[in-house]
Amino acid sequence: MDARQFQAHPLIRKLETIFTLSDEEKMALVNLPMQVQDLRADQDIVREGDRVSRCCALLEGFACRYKVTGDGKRQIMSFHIPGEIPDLQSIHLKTMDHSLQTLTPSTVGFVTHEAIDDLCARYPRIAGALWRDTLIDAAIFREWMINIGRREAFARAAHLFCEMLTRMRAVGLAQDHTCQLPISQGELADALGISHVHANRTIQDLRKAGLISLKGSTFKALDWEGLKTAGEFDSTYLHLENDQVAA
Amino acid sequence: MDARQFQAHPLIRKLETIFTLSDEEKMALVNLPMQVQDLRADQDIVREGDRVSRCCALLEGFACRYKVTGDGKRQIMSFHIPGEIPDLQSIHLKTMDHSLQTLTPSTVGFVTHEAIDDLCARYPRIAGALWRDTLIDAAIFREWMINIGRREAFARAAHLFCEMLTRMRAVGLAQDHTCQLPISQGELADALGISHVHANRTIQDLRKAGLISLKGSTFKALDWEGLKTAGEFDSTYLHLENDQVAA
DNA sequence: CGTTTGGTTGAAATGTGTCAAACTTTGTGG
DNA sequence: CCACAAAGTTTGACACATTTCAACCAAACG
Repeated sequence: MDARQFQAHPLIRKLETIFTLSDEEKMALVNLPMQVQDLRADQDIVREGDRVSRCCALLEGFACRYKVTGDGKRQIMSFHIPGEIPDLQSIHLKTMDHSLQTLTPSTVGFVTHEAIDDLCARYPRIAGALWRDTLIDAAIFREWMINIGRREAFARAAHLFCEMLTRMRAVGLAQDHTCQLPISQGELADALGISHVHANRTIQDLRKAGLISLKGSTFKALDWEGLKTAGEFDSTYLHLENDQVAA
Repeated sequence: MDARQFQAHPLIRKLETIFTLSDEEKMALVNLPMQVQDLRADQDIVREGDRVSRCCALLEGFACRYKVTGDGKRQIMSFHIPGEIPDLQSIHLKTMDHSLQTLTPSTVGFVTHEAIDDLCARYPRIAGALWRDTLIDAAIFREWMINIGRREAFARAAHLFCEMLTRMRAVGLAQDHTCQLPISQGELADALGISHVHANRTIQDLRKAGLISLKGSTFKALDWEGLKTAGEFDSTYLHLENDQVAA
């Protein structure tokens, strides 16, 4: 694989949004032994309680992490876009404390912890990059906490849309202020900590306010500045390397 | 410093709850160059937006991390007990995306990122332990997300008390089911994502239910099993090395 | 001891949840 | 390519957990 090719590898595109890699490091990442597999939509990849010995790289498609309460209420903790490794934390936390599932038909690559440990040992800078990645993961959790805990549904939803568009744009999966967001209203509700009925009304409010358009899985920020204001969105917490993408 | 002494060092006690260290590694940790400082209560250590080049080890006292919304509402994302390094993430995220402040008069030790980087380079297992620590940090955020997003105030509060007692017990700061919890009701409210008035009522409900006692800063779980049930508490997400402490 | 901080109480306002039904889109097999 | 099922979206009415406002009380503190 030459330099031109691995530049387009989803893992590289994603990691390069938060860390600058050398060609050698990129090559090492792309050459990770990976068991590629196609999955259907809404399929669990790992479940809470599982003991795992490999990570799952999302090559194509969307996924989410979630937990369920005793009475069946679900909280989605994160959405994942192509290039991300949603369960990277399992390298050092072998028991899953939450579940991971696909949102759409997806292509994933399974990499053993052994292979990643080995890579980290040989390329300390990659170890640092992966650590940084998990720290940004945590930063997003923190932002979601204030979103869920202290903002009303309208601002909450606006904030989530801002984040998703920003992350999609960072990996080159958005044109202007439009991107694919194959997330149902029920899933949005579970991520925002509201009921699906209220999620529906909130989305309608965002539409009425002229801030967004959402048809099928195509999301469009009709008024980006207004949306950012409504959601009090400041991309600092995403710790993107190339800040202009967040502009 | 001999083996007997560094065993009691708060940093070691904390790290040993999640990772088994060799004597040499413990020694290396204890010998970290550290600028010790006493702080008053309610004092910001670092603020959102700051560029930092050192971490803060909490040697004595309690702290919390928080963010504030545009209209002044505060969300506390985590409470920190002696031995923890609340801003460890700053090693790889130099810009603070949240603030850190003391809850009580505290003794902290500032350690430069340089010193930690150096330690990680010389002791890869310590690097792994610190990475693991930040991953558990994130696991706690996830648990708080489902707590805030999907549980009612009563269960939310019960869960938080369970977590704090479990963590305090893990580092040897609890006897039976009692520990110090110098957290005001206003702070609890900001952590639970509810108003301070409702926090007060919720705590009274927990008392009436015979689950807890909370006088001044002394917390007691009067009915540990009942409290765990009320908060749907399962300590898996804390990823403690010695599981019996969570029993 | 007065002053400040934190805790407690009641009443009214409101954002959000629940229930239940109808509507619309999507995907698929005949 | 239609027809049907399944999934997702929308609507209305009502219930309720929680917020807000506005006091008052208790404890901590210099």
